[in-house]
Amino acid sequence: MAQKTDPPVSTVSEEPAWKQRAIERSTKAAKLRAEQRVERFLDAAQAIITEKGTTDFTVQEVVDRSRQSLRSFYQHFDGKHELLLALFEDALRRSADQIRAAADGQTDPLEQLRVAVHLLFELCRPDPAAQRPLFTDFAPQLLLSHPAEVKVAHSPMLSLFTELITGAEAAGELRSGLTPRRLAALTMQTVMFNAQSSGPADAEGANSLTADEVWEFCSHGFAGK
Amino acid sequence: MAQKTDPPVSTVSEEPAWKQRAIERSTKAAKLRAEQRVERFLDAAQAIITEKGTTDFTVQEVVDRSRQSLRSFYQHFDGKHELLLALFEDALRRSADQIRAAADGQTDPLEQLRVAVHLLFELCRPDPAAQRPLFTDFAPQLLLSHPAEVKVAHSPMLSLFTELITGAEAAGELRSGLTPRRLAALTMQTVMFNAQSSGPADAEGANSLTADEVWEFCSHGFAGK
DNA sequence: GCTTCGAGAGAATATCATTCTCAAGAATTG
DNA sequence: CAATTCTTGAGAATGATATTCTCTCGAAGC
Repeated sequence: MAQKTDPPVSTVSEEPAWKQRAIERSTKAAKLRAEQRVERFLDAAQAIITEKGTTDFTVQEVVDRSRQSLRSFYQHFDGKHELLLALFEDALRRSADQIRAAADGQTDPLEQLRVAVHLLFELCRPDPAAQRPLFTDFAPQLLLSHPAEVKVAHSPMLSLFTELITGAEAAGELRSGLTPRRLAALTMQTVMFNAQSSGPADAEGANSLTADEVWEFCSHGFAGK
Repeated sequence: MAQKTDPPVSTVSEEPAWKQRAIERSTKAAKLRAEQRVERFLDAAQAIITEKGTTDFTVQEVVDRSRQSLRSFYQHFDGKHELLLALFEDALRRSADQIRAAADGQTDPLEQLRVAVHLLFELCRPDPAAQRPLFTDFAPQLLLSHPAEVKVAHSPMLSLFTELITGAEAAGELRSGLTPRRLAALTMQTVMFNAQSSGPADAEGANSLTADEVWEFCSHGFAGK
């Protein structure tokens, strides 16, 4: 994209430094604007989601709401899935922070884990009244279309659980033959998935699972030996 | 649908027996044809799925393949989801049978469970080479659109695991405070979901979970106390 | 001032699911 | 058998969305 009339002295790597700077300056503004636009799309989508409690929004809605154009949308996002992914990642990161904060309130490693599991469960459960049908909702869709990206999005949460479990291990509270990371992955997914299929918080009677039950399961399994 | 000119002697229950039989005879043929058509749709869908290894088929494809018409399709199914549900239910029932058979090969209750978990895990893992990427695939979609029906479809498998776990309990192999049914539900979902996100059987290196690890987790959890 | 590029408006496409229309066949009835 | 009704097939029409394309304008840079 830039190589035609260069004096043969400069190597490719340190090209024309001044030119780079010039380009950069020229670029910076654009980049900034781009970021703002992306932000606007993200905010609009977020607003719509929390507003109508579902992730079934249309790209057009987001575009209208953000007072931008379809053209612009597709120039900044590879498609709707990227938007979802971005929101998903964000929500997950935030949730991880929230859970970490809650866990910090405890001193006993196992208690920290218990609190984390409980909170994660509540956050993932599809609660119409809550403000984040977020990852609880479109995680499945994305899991189908872009499993790799979802894995990436999960990483903050996975890190958190790995930390917590490592802590428990250090305190001698574990005995599993699995590595902390594996345990973390299993626990996380078990909690998230079971929360999702456990229906709304109120559901009739004894049907749906509770956070306590999931905790009991994750911490002890079913074997009694 | 039949009550107009009946002599007042007959009660509703034993109505006009002859009439019922007549209607039934008259109906039978139609019903049979209908069943065959449904079968054809189901077979076609199944074929397409195993053929292209994904459940992302279009209704049109199924129709073409089965050499029938859209008209007919929608006359027999309430929509695509019903077709999926039917396949899903079927696959799950079959798998449950298969697992039950495999478990029967064992005598120790815990061993039965272990075998069941392993097999279920393999069956749910998205394996391009396998002949049934079936329920492993669209369960998520359906879980969103028709959770109730999915629950019904799950029931054979849930029953199986409940049986197995009850067996283990009777043998004194359990200690969990949860009921066998809850444990069964948790175990089943944990295995199924984790299998799905564990990528294809081969995946690079130590990344994805194995059936053994999931079994270890389900049976013992992470706590060591 | 002239050129270029990013962005807005929104029409045009593409893909599906779902419905609808029409006509031919099969079954039922008189 | 002939008329009527029910079931199908074929496929066009709809409707909802995502995605792409075209045209145009206005501001940034030369």
